[in-house]
Amino acid sequence: MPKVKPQRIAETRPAKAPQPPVPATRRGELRRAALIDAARDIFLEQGFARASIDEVVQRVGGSKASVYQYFGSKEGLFGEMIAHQCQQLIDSAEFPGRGGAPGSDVEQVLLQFARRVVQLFLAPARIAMHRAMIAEAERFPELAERFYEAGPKRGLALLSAYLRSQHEAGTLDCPKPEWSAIQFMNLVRTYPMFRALHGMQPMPDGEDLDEFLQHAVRLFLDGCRIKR
Amino acid sequence: MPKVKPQRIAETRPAKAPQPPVPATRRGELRRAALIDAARDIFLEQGFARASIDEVVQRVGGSKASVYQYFGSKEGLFGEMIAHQCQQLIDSAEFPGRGGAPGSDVEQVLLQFARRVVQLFLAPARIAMHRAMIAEAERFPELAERFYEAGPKRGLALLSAYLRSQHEAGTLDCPKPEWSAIQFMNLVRTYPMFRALHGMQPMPDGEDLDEFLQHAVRLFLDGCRIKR
DNA sequence: GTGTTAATGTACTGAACGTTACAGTTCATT
DNA sequence: AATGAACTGTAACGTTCAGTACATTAACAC
Repeated sequence: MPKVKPQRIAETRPAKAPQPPVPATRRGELRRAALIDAARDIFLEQGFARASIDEVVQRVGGSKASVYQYFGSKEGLFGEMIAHQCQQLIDSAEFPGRGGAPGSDVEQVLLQFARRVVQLFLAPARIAMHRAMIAEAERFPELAERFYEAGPKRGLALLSAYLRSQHEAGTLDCPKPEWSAIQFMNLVRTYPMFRALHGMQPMPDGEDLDEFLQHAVRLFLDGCRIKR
Repeated sequence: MPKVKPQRIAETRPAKAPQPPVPATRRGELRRAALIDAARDIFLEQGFARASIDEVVQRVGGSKASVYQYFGSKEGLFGEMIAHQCQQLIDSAEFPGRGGAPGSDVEQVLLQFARRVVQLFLAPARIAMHRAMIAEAERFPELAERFYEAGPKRGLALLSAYLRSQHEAGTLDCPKPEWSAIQFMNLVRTYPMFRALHGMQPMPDGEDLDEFLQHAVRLFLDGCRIKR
């Protein structure tokens, strides 16, 4: 006896899963988490379009039914995976301390910050995620925004707060800290990230990279008319 | 820090079509060109994986047989399309004049350059191409490199030549023109391009954007210790 | 015109994939 | 232990799509 078909899908996209995406049992939670983990690997390795749900399921040994129970669709799975990654990003990415000790050298603080930023942005997982987000930005605009806010925006906020404090303390001449933060990030991050996104070999390694960062910091500080 | 790629990675990929990709008749040439045009639209709209050859063929009214005669495979078509775009890029993208008139204001020259760069890099077709290249960088490393050389590298070369000439003329203190060129480009290009690649709305429009560019140029010149 | 080669249109194949149905299994609670 | 709900495995459906076979048509040389 065939059950009543819920086939009356409206022309407009349902968008949000009508299924309850929250598992009610422990095993369910584990399966859900495992699926997200596997999805991350597959999606970030192959991109959304090329990735197949079968491969995700094979990797965790579960079954496709679970995917559709928890996530409703391939896009739903992708979205949850990205959201999960964003949360991890927020939890894991601590930047150098707030304003820095008052006595510490601004150039050193910024250099440390630059190193940390590059280290974060060049992590292979981060690059893969960046790639996936750029590739699918038009299909998932809300995810792109989420990613931006979980990642780059937090770094910018921290940095501009620091710059503002230094400006008010008279250590830097930095009347537009938000813009200056953007410019600092651009100086520091773009070149290696650009190469990484385009898969260009070789990546700038430790020594060269650090020299590049020092150069960038110095340029930035000259522009802010540091008083040493 | 532009490090030269030291050696070519062993190529397991067959890559080159065994078919003769050159049409011998006039109609063939036209068909081939039309296919590349349509392929550009479809691929840049949908990305490599989601694009379908049938759609490309439908758009020009031809048939799949031609695609496989001229390009051998979907990847072949994609590659030829990208190469064609790169050539167009080279042909079309003239930057502000070589060294600039000796008497002209450096700040104005750089600002003009910045405007031109942003205009070029933010063109929707360019953004779409960038997206496609980033998404498929791992599958088509040689194309990514070609794209880089047809696009960004040329701008960098022009700019660093200009910076070097100004350094030698004593107008700028710019002992490492290649690095400085990279940094200038990073300052000028990154922020709007980043937003565009991530599909974020709204894009910075005329007035704000120009103010941003002026800010960037000024920061750069302060760093180069311009003598006015 | 006639013959030869290149190019095209049609129709198909085989495989991959997203999605669903359903029956069997495990879990949580009483 | 019992029971109903949550969960999972199997297998299929319908579709899409890259790639191919082949017959037809256009282009060109003579």
